Amino acid sequence: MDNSDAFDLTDFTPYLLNLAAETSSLDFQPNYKDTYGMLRTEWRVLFHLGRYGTMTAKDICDRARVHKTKVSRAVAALEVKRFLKRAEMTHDRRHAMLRLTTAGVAAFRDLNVAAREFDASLMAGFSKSEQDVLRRCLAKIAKL
Amino acid sequence: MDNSDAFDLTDFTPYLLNLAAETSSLDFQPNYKDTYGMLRTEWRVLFHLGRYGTMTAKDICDRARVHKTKVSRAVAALEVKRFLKRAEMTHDRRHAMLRLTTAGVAAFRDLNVAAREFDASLMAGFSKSEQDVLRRCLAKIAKL
DNA sequence: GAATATTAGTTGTTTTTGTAACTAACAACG
DNA sequence: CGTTGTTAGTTACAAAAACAACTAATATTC
Repeated sequence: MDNSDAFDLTDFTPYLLNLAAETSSLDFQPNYKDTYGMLRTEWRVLFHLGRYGTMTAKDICDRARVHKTKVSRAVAALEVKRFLKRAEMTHDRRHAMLRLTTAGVAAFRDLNVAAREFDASLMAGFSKSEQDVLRRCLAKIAKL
Repeated sequence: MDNSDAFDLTDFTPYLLNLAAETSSLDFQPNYKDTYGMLRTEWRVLFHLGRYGTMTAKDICDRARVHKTKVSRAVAALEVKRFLKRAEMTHDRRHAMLRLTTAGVAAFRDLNVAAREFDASLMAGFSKSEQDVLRRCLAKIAKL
């Protein structure tokens, strides 16, 4: 029954990618989940606002490649947790500028450090050139 | 507000990995979804049985790193679709051997070809050595 | 400037996943 | 043997994601 001419499961790049993505995401998860009670999308939104400054939900959708319903719910959750505030724009009341609160900025700083350290340890086993190759390949596959 | 000393979102490997994994998985998805009405886990289970021959659900859990509830549901779904049969083992009736039906084997063969082609086109832009680096890095990150 | 189309964002409903508790079969130990 | 423990697998319930329909505000077009 087994097909020896077939390639192995680990030869299928999307499978390998999913495995690596799941593993690394799960390992990092405690950082935002345990301490701040955040979900992954919330952490991404926070990261965006912390790193790139104030912007609208739409901007986050476009930049982070997250669907607007997910962003909408993440923003609502972050607002409840007092990590961000909305400021309606006077000239176009459809969208609101999102801005991190002091607590939001503090959480971002903390998580940013954790993310940096996590990334460093994840890359520790690879040479600089391997890291470059990995990064370029992933960016291309992700169509960035 | 923006933190210029912070590293970029795309410098955070787990994020890049997720983006690449999502993108490639979504692009391949039509192959098993549209034609065979399968979910991702079902496709993985089918792949396993097709590639490595008959085995129990537990074996699939261990080899494919999928939780037993997901495998259980995938197996049930594949059975309804007549892609596999269960054969109870006489000496230990707890687990059942899973075996693809003729239709299951046909689907596997078809999807295996599609997967191989998909992978080839995904890797087309990279040199052989880049592909090797990518594969090794992913395997290590995935703790394979 | 009324009718229509677009855009930003939300809400509601359905799928899918994740977690935990459960059943059934076997194993091991006294 | 019978009590306890372990293993394979299922089921039930809760959390999260995907998808579609909706509201409100602005743009556009005639």
